Amino acid sequence: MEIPKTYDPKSSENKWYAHWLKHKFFKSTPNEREPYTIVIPPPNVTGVLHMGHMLNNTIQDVLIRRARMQGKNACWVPGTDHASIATEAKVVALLKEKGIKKTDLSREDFLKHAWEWKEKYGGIILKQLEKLGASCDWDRTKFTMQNDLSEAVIDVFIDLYNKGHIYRGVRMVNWDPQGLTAVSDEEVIHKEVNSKLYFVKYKIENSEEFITIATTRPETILGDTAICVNPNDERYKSFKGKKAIVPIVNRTVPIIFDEYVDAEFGTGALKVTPAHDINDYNLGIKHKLEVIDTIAADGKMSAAAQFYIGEDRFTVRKKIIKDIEELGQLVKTEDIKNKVGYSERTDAVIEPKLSMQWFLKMENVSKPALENVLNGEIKLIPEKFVNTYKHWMENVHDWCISRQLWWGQQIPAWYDEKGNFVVAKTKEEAFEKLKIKNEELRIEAIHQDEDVLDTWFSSWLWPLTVFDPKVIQNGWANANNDLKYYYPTNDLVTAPEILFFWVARMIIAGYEYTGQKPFTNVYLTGIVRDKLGRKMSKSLGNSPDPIDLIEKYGADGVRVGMMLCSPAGNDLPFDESYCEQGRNFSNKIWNAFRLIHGWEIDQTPNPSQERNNKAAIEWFENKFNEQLAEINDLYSKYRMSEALMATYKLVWDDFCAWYLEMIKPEFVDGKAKPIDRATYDATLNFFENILKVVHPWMPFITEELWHLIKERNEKDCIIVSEWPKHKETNKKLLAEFEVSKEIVATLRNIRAQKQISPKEKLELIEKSEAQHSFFDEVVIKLANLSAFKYSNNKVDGAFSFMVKTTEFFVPLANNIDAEEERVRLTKDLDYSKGFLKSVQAKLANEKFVANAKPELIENERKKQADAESKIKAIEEQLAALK
RNA sequence: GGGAGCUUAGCUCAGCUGGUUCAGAGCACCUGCCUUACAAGCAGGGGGUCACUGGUUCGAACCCAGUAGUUCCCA
Repeated sequence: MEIPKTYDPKSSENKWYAHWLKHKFFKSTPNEREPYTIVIPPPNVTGVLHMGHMLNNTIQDVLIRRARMQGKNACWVPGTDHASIATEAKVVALLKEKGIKKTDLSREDFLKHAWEWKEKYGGIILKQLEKLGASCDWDRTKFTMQNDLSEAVIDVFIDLYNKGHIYRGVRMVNWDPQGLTAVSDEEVIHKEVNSKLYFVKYKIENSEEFITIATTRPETILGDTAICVNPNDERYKSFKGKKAIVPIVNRTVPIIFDEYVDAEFGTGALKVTPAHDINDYNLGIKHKLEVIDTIAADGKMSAAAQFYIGEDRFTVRKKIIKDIEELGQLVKTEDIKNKVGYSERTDAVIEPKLSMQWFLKMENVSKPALENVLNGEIKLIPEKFVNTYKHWMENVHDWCISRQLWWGQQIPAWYDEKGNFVVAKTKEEAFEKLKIKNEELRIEAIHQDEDVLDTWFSSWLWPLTVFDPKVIQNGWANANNDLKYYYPTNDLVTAPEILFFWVARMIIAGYEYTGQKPFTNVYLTGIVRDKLGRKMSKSLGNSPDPIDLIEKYGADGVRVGMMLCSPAGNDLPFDESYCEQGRNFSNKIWNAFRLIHGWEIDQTPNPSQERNNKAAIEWFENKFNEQLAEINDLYSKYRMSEALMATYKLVWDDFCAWYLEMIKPEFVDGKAKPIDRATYDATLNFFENILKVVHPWMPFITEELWHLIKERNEKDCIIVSEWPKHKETNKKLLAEFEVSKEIVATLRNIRAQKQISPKEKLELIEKSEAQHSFFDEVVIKLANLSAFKYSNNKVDGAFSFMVKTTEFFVPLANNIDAEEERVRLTKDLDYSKGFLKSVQAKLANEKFVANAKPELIENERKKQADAESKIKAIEEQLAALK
């Protein structure tokens, strides 16, 4: 069979993915084996695959594939997230294109459109993940808003309400005037912007005096209900008990004193607008100020403002300043940089707004979530995130869980016409409960809360409800088999950006509803950035399309490329050249196979195995096991890119560059000699093990080669093969070969420097009592020697070099350049002398000898002896040159 | 403004409990090779004041303090 010179990913990828699906290798059902579980961070239904997903899901797939090979019952649960605000915005925009206004639709009709949209676009990312090779158990695919999962969300709301953790209250919230909803603190992005600071003077009542305030938001003047100054501020002591008159509206407001005010900022006098600033709001509560809400939900002035009614807040900002200036009350304007909050979803400027919302009290429920991360029950990788986590959890605010949207789980709260409300699962149940408060109530008169729950209030149940949506109803004690078997899950792979949004809240929900953690390890990936350090995003247009990359480099190449540059928790400045390296690696493996595959096997009865082959096999057997131990260890520490690099070097350097070169049959008369059966079999066996270790990173090429090695049963696939078992290694043997390697490298170097063709055979003499050592034949082959001899004496007129403390000689046909040798040897001698000096200084130091560990001192003594003998040898060589 | 982290080769990163003259890997770079697996390759090579300053120590990339730059989180 003719095998092409380069690996073609396209033909393998679809074929093997379909094959894996057909044989249900991704499928998991509970059994007696140890489970290994990952739940996917459900991508938004609005999204398309981006580099962040690629990274994140490659890591998960590597972990799950390795666990599967280790014989665990590996289960990777996929799914998508309904993403309330983002999806609703998309649907509203789409309707607008069709000329339909959301406000013209009933809730039911709107949701119909939204579901249609979800069916059409919601599965894109999951489809794209297949291209990457993701081995998810697709039969388990879940959606956060499917009926049973939604029911669990409602049950949790009711349960937490009944436990007293959820309350309803008027609070200052982050209002998104474009999305027309409240958003949580975490969804507000603070940006530094250039603003103006306006200095406006307010007249003091019954006086000719003025007090000057500074503000960046003059449009809120209409809602001012006090002026506040610091009680220690000498400038304003005389204003005690006086009142000021708010310009334009001519409202008389008190001048209050509070240490909250920073006397250094602006004029030291602060206008207080309790309805439109969180700090002012708190001041208002403390000083019992009137609250006048002058800005409506859509960001326009409300009737309460009295002026500029119906005009946008930013238009009014300009107008009011002009009007104040005309009144002669604008003192001056300064340029200033300040931070302004923007909605993460709509990019509208957030308006602090008072409104009635639902909140979850975090204080009690969050306690186990903090404790179990601090005590290591749940591990954050890398560990540095524990600090961030702790800081957040210790200063956690109550969570505003209501959103003024339709797409999401509608809050199960019910109201009667008198303003009474109850929390209940159904209207009927609510009716029964409300009747107690309101005897004449008719069921038609009650209505459900219009708002839906924050998306994170559903996804925080993800690790529970993907397995058992009824667990909230039935309780942990009555959980189904799936949940009991798979929960707690093992690893969660996600971005640090959602450590609080999602990870912390899942931990909270986990402890609340099962008394257990939802996962053991949280692997936090970095952010994929471009060369300029900017986050890759669609809006910037600086992100390559992952699917294009797969087309170009193959899925395996891209997977390797991503993982090469992604240490845990560090950002990865992505560059396509990493994928190129991944593709080259595929090709290397491919060609290693082509080499082996091309060998002819010696059919003569009982062919003898050459000594170099025997030594090679023994060496690689040990090398493989040594590296396997290393790789296993790196996995256990979640050092993914290092595990990959160790695998890469095992394949490229140890297997291809050394082992294959050792056993590669010679060419005689333009034809490769046949290879003995024992070596061939050993090599194929090694190659299979190599493929297994590579498989989690490069699933497609390894499966392809697995089947090219030999005809196999349909179900005999590498994806379900057994991860190699680690065996003890002979360290002495490995160390011995390191010396041989150095001999070979030195000889190659000599050839390069003296321009001796690799084809010309050289002779090597080792000055030693020994007669032969295990790897001599290997060295003969790799260095192309005519002979490897031993002698007790030096060889005159030969090139000489040392490995450790042993001297070697290479007789060269052309007389060696004595001057050149002298320079080289002198350099070597100087180095060795310096080295000896430093060792001697150490040993002469009484404090060192007194304090250092005995084995360390022993080692220093050995270094001293070695250096001394080396110096002696070099000096002799120098003498011989004369 | 408060807190956390980071700074090692051109780039991305290792460097464990301080202990070889300790500074390492991959990529990139330079030189020579179309050597019958692979030029997406082979062989060889160069490259770093471990951010800076001081301290602790027999000994510091590693521990401590300060400075600078940088990233993130919170307000």
